[in-house]
Amino acid sequence: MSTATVSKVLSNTPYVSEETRQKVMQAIAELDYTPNLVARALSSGKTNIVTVVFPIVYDAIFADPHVMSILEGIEAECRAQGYNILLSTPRLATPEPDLHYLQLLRSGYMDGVIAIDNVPHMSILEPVRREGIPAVAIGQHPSPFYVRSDDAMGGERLMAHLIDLGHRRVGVIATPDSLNFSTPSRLAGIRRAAEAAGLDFDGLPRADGDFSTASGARCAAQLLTAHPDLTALIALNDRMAMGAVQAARAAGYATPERLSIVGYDDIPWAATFVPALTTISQRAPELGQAAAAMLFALLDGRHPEPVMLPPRLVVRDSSAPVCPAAE
Amino acid sequence: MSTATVSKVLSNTPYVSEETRQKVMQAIAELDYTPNLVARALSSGKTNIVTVVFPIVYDAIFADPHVMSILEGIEAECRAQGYNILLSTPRLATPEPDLHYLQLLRSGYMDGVIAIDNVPHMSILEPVRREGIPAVAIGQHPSPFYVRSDDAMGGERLMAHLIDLGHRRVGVIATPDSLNFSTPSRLAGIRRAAEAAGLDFDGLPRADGDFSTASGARCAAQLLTAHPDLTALIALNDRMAMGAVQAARAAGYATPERLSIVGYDDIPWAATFVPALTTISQRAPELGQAAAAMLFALLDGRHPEPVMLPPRLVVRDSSAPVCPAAE
DNA sequence: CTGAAAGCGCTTACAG
DNA sequence: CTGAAAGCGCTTACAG
Repeated sequence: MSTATVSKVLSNTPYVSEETRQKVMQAIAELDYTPNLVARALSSGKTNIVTVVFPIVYDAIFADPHVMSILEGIEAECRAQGYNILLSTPRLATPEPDLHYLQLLRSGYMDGVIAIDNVPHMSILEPVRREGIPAVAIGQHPSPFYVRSDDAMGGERLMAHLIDLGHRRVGVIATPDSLNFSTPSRLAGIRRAAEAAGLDFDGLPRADGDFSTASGARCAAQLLTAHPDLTALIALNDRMAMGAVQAARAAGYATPERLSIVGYDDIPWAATFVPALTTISQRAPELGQAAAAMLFALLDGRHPEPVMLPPRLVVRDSSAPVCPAAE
Repeated sequence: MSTATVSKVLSNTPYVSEETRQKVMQAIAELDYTPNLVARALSSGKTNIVTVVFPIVYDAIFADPHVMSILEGIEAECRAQGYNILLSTPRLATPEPDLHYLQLLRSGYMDGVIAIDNVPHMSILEPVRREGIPAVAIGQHPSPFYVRSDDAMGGERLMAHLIDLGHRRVGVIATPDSLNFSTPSRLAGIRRAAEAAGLDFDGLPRADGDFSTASGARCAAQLLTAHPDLTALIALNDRMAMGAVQAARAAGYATPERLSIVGYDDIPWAATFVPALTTISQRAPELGQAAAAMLFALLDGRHPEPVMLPPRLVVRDSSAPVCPAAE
């Protein structure tokens, strides 16, 4: 019973007699043998490890519930397939490349990588491609294999929801396009819904924040001061929407009675916020799960199709029919 | 210039002539050489990988901001020391051990592990010890090397804060002891502060939830119905405190004017909640950072001392002097 | 101070 | 169907 034979049994090679297979399995059970994956990786080139890359633009990636939900989906799929997860959070804001990250990519430790790649500034997958490592992108950076949330559809559904409720004087709380690919896409969707309803999108009051709660509050205060007759605010993420609710309340606008406010992302906290937030769910765990499944298909030699996940409108308490008194 | 020599230069072995060192360094730069860590791991037994273990009791570990803040601290220290992070989230609720987890531990992929080990039910570090892998625990499970937050001190500070504000009729929103080691510890601290002020801890109204927002709301409603004259509520975590604020409001108790409510953990969301929550910060990133530093000391052959981190009281808007009308 | 040799624990053609 | 041999890319005594 050579090590070669044991190896064959473990890898389910055909042409092993049932008898020796039994003997090997029994010995494995008796000795409580578990293969050394490092040695296996060196000889076979297969590590059974996937690297998950979450670039850090400013900070606090670990406090971002949306990112963590994606990780949850990736983890579930990896666990189901017997893969382990190596976590990498390269810094994106610095001008020079992240050496720690580049070194990891060349370590030989991974079979493939899954990366959130949605910041226009630069693609974190570029060095991965240079190494020839199989990769799938979650986001809009060009990539042969990607999983995306349909942000335009999300923006459209969110705006259509407000229009259905009778709102026409809607303020937009966005961010500069350069912050994230999702911004221009969501805005394009909002435009589509607005124009379908005969509204002039470019005439809508708009203020730009940076996705933070504080910036949402600032934008709302600014919009309501300049346009006291707004009946709804649409924010490009939940945190800005929550800041907006608070600023609006401080300015005497009750939500949703006087002013509807909607967000985007459906972070866990949106459901327990008061009022519970009407928002768009990107179905983050499914995004992560699909990305992992796509990578495994790739590693399996298949050529998977890109995935575009339609987001879901989640109607809760922060939006209501336009207030008659405000008309 | 043999591979052995290159290896010696890379590992900073003494007894290498300055001249050959220069030559090697230049060749490395020219060829853009990066060592294969898998091969290095197999021959040296050192992987430069640390496994971080977050056991999943019910679900949603990735949505727990406290856990993610710990991860943030671990990541910072690992990056500074040039280590990579393998993430493992074994299931704890099932009766049989998590095979995926056990297999990972025997894979040879890690130099050491850091685990959150604070659920009384069982220790997730037990199989790690059986393998003889260096480990540090974050939590109260017995371990030669651990980092803990001083939960008793936290409970004491939180209760002392309410007492300082004049509160004596305080309701306690806790959980069963079996849920987490932190519960009995925090309660012990609350008892200490209560008795120091001449209050009968066992006479304080108490209701048990499960750390969820909904359970906090339920407990608050229950406590206020049975004891309408309470002037303050102390919850063992922020999410229950936030649920309590909402239930109290629904029952006609304004916070903090009529009823002070305090939480524990200082999750990011506590600061933007309305009213901003008075709470205890466990300084989670420092907890993670200290745990990683302790593991590296261990791997370095040193014998680090356990760490007990004193928590910090964070006073915000949900607590106020006892309402005169309520007296 | 430098390099040849063995070895880390597997897998994979290859021969039998 | 089974096993001997080479090799994955390093590190580490050991000899020179």
